[in-house]
Amino acid sequence: MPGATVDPVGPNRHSAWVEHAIAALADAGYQRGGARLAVIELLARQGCAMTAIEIDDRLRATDQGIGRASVYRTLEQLEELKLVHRLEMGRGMASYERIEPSGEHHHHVVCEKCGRVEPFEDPGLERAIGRLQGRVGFEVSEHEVVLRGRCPRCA
Amino acid sequence: MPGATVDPVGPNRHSAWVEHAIAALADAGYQRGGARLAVIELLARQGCAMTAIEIDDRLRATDQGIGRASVYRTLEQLEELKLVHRLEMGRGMASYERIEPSGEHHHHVVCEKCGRVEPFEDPGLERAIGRLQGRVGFEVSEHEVVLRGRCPRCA
DNA sequence: CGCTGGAATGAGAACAAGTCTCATTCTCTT
DNA sequence: AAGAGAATGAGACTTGTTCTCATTCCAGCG
Repeated sequence: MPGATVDPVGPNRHSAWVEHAIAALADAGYQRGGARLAVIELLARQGCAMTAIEIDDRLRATDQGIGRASVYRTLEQLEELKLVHRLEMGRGMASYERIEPSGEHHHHVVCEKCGRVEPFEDPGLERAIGRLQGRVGFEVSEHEVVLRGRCPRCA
Repeated sequence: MPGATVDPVGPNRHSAWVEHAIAALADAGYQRGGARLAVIELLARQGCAMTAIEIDDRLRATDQGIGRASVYRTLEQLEELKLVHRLEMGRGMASYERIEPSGEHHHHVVCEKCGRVEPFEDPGLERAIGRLQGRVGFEVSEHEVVLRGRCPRCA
C-alpha cells in the first residue's frame, strides 16, 4: 500500500471495528450481505449512541434503500455478539453504540428538557462498579450509568 | 385511635410515602381522585420497581376497574413531582418506583436471560457518582445504574 | 462460468406499549 | 344543592419494533 501511511486518523478511524465486527459475524456463521454491512459502517462512524430510528432513517435515505427489517435484525445480531450495546435512555426507544474490543467505554448524561445526550467517562466510577461485582449475587457482564439533569443550554 | 400503636411495621409501613405524595399533589394544585389514589397506594406497597403494564393490569382487575389513561396520567404526574422514578430496564417498557423523601435509594441488577430484577445499594458507588457531578457540564438531578448479567438460577 | 440451496433482504402487515380524545362522573367551593 | 372545573375511563390512535414471506443474493460445486 504505497503512500498509505499518511493520516491514520480520519473518517475511517474506526475501520478496525468494522473488521472486528465482520470477523465476528463470519465466525458466528453469518454470510455477508450489503444491508448488514451498511449498518456496521454507519455505527463505525458514530462517536456516541444513535437511536434505531435514526439509523433506519439514514439508511433508508441511502440509494441502497435499506429495509427496516434488515436494520433491526442486524442490530439484534450485533447485540447478541456483543458488538454493540443497546441503551434505553429516552422515552421508550433504543439507542445503539459500538463496543470497543479494548473494553474502553463511556456513560451518558441526558438532558431531561431537550433530550440531548453527552458521553462522559470516569475511572473512579468504573472502579466503584468493579468493586461491586462480587457483592451482588449476579454474574455481571455489563453495566450502564445514566445521569439526568439540565444541559447548560436548558439550565 | 385506640390500640393503634401495635405493629407500626406491616403492610402499611410505607403509608408515610402515601401521605407525602398526597400532600405534594395537593400543593401542586391537584384535586383528589380515586384512580390516582389507587396508583399511589399500589406503588406504596412495592419493594422495588414495577412495570407500567403490571400496574395497569393490577388496577384494572380491581373492582374499581381503573382505566389505562388514568394509570399513565398519574404515573406521569408523579414523575413530574419527583414522587416516583421512571426506569427503563427491559425491552422497551417503563418501570416505576417511589422516591423516598429521605433520598435513600437503590439501583438494579437485571438478568439478561430471564429478566429478573433485583435491587442493590452501595455507598461507594454513590460517592463516585457524587464526585462526578461537577465534572460533567450538566446540572445533574438524578442518576441510574443498571448492572446486567446472569442471575444465580440462569448462570 | 452457470447452478443451486440456503442465507440475506425488504415491503408491508402485525404487534405492543403508550398517548390522546372526549363524554361522563366526581370534588370542591359557595 | 348547584355550578365550575378537575378527574376519570372507553376506546381510537400513534409510534417503535417485530414478524412474515416472497424475492434477491452469496458461496461452494460441477
